[in-house]
Parts: sequence; structure tokens; C-alpha cells
Amino acid sequence: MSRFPEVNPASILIVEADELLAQHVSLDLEEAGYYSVIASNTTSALHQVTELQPALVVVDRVLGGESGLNFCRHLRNEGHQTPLLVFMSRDTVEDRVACLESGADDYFVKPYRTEGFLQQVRLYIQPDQTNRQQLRFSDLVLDLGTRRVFRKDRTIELTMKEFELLKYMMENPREVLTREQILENVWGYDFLGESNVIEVYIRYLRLKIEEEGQKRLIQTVRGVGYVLREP
Amino acid sequence: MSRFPEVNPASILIVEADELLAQHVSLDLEEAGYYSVIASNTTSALHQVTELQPALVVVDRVLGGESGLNFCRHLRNEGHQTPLLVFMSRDTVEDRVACLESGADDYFVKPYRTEGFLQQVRLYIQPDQTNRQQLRFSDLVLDLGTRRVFRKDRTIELTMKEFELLKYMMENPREVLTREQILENVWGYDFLGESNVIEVYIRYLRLKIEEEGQKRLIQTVRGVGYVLREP
DNA sequence: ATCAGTATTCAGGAAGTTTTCAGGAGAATC
DNA sequence: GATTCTCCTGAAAACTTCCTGAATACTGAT
Repeated sequence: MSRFPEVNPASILIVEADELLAQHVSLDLEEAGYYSVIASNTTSALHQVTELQPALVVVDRVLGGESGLNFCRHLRNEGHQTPLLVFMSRDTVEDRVACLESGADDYFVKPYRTEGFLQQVRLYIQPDQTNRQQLRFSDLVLDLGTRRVFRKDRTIELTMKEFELLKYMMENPREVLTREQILENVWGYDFLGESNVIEVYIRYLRLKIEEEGQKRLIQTVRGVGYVLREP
Repeated sequence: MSRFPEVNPASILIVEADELLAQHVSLDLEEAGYYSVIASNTTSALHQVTELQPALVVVDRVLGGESGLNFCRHLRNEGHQTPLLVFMSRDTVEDRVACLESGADDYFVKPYRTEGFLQQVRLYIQPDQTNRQQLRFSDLVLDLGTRRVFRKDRTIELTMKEFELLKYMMENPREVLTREQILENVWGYDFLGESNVIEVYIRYLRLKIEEEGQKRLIQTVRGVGYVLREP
């Protein structure tokens, strides 16, 4: 178990089709100490809102064909209370009204000034949302509350043993864990049987969290065990 | 076993663009019995943190264009738990808060007083991190936890026998080891077969750790055996 | 020049790991 | 209580990597 308190920044979802702008916003937010995730369309965004449960959502009014305001309405209709900020290109009275009517909490105009934007963000982030119990490693997030994992925009469901194993590894990142250690900590055995449970479960985890040519995070250390480590 | 008891000082990473200051901090730390490594930019620093796994990281808030605090945040987001100390030029309430919010554990103000600085360092170096088992010889670091070797900026993976052999040699630096000793300690044989395993493995090690015209550390002592010694 | 000691190369076998599969335990549903 | 489903776990085959001895080339001392 970690001796150092985990810093658990609040997550913010950016719903933006313009990739460059999205990256820009993301950097600003990370610089301010938040953890941000980008969704480029409303389908993905909707998924993220329900799964990741961000503390705040930033939506562009125009999402390449789709309407950001419709997205806001949809979220509100579904009962989501997450604070919503809307990016706009123009700033007329009608625009403002349309924004707020769609369920958004606030809006701001592109091009935005970083400092003003961050002030607004701070205003809407709920302080207690920042303390969700999560373990992070690289682009992997393990939510201890919902017992789920996120990687990129995928949500991964884990079974009991898979979860325990990944949790143990994420509590000891970059440390080579021997089979003995794993068996003892995850299975509670204090002997080394001739079973290959560990191998099988490592495989399950790899299948789930290393889909489609993503970089391998669970590495084999031949003759010793396994490590969670970036390639 | 070596006549000179191997001390195992904790490694400290200094992330500082100002070379003079970096050297100064480094000297202070080495005088206090620590092993220090300097990184002049965040890219290099990130690499060192993941590979060398220092017991403590000292970061300057200003890194010639880059932000030290962003570096702290980045580390925390990636799941690193290493204690972080931040150098600051000013000391306002906002500065302190910004530091701590970035995930740093503590801060101190330039110009620093050596004694106070060292006290803080001692405070944050965890006793069991001090024992992050590493063997060092010249610019070679053997990490017993991750079972890897670092030389300069390179990370080298070793196989089981290579690791055991290098470990044995690094436990007995500057000592000429006979083939008998090596066979007994690394292979567990108490007889001298007519095999040339040792030669072959010495070669493997040389290939891996003496890349590209670096100085030869594993020397042959004709008629006797091998030594780990600087040229 | 000779020769013992060392370096290099290589290929087969040993050891370790991945993958697949099937049966059984236990929970959930009807 | 029966049925279905998911999850867990051993066994075995397929695969990969590492280890090792043998054969050959090189080196330095006398």
C-alpha cells in the first residue's frame, strides 16, 4: 500500500471535434492540475460521462455536424447533474440564452483567455469530487469504487480476481513482483503450487487492457515474475 | 565479499536547468552521503524517474521555459509516488499552495541554507527507500528491485544468469574473482568443469554494458579470472 | 614461433511462458 | 430446486527465450 497520499485530481471531460483545440484545452487543464479526457463526438462523450463520471464537462457548441447544445439537453434529460460549460464562437444575447436553456451552467467565447477559463472551471468543480479513490498508472485508471478500469475511452469490466491482481500491480508500479508475492497477496496462498493461475490471469488482464496494439503495460520478467511498467 | 563495505546511499534526482546550482546541490547531497543524478530538462528527468527510481526528486520550479510544477503533476498523474521537493525563488502563500497542489510534498526557497535543506531531505527519504537495493560501480547502477542496469541514459535488460553474474561482480568490486569463485557463487557448482560458460557470459555482459566505445569495466586477469575495475 | 589462455560463434536442448481448453464451483434467475 | 451463466482453476500443447558445451579463432607471454 502506498505510503504517500495519492493525488487524485478531478477529471474533466472535453467534448470537442477540433482536435487541436481539444489538445490545447487539455494542456491548459492539466497545467492547472486537473486530469482531462477528450471525446471527439457525442456518442463517445455520453459513454464517458456515465462511465468516468467527470467532475465537469466542457462542450463545444458545434461538434462537426452535431449540436453541443443537444448534447447538453440530452444529458440533463437523462438526469446527469455534472456541471456543463459550453464553448461558443459568437456571443449574442440569443446565443447565451440558447446555451443556458439547453441545461448548460455557463459558456465562454472562443478564442478564450486561459486564465478566465480556468477561473470558471474552478468555480464549477465540486471540491469533494476530487477525492474519488483511483489508482493511476500511465493511461490506465483503476476506480476502486466502481471496480472498473479505464484506458483511453474504453471502460473495462474486471472480474474479482482480475481486479485484485491489477490492483496489486498498480499499488506496486514498476516493481518486479515475483509469483510468490502475487500468489500471497492476491490469492492468499503462502506456498507455491504447480498451478499456472497467475499466468492465466495475467493473460486475461492483458487481453482486456492491452487491446488493439496499445502498448504493453504488464511485462514479463523471465524467471522472476511480472511488472507494471511502460515499454 | 568486498573489503570496502558497499554503502547503499539513497539516490536523489536533481531536476535543474541551471547547471551551476545543480552541481552545488549535488555536492551538498553527496557530502551528506547520498547518491545524486542531475537532469537538466523534464524529458530526461522523466526517464530517470521511471528507470532509476530515485528515493527523492528535487525540482526547480522554473526549468528554463518548462514548469517544474507541471512536471510534478505529470509524475503524479502517471502514478509515481516518489517524494517531491520544489525549489522556489519567491515564497508567497500562493506559491506554497501552487506547489503542494501540484503534488509536491514540500518546497524550499532559494538561496537555500544547506543544513535546513538536508534536514528536509532526510525527512522525506523513507528508510525503506534508502534500501531500494541498488549496487553501484562507476557509472553503472544495478537495480535489484527491477533487475535492470543503467549506464548513462541507457537501460539494459539482463537475463537471469547475466544478472546473477553482474551482481556477484558488483558485490565484489575491484576484487579479482577466480573462475572457481564465479562458478561456485553464480552457478552453484563446486567443481571446475571444462565448460566455458563463464567466458560466454562475460562476453554477453560486455556486449550489453560496454556499448559504443564506453570504457571497459569488466577486465580480464590472465590466468586468474575477471575483475570489475575502472581502466 | 609456440602454446596456454581467452574470445567468439553457433546450434541443440532445457527451461520458462503463453495459449487453449474443459470441468467444476458458485451465484443468479426462473 | 433446477437451470443457466459466469468465474476460477488445473492440465497440456505450442511457443519463446535462455543456457550451455563444442568447435574455432584470436591474443599475449615466453
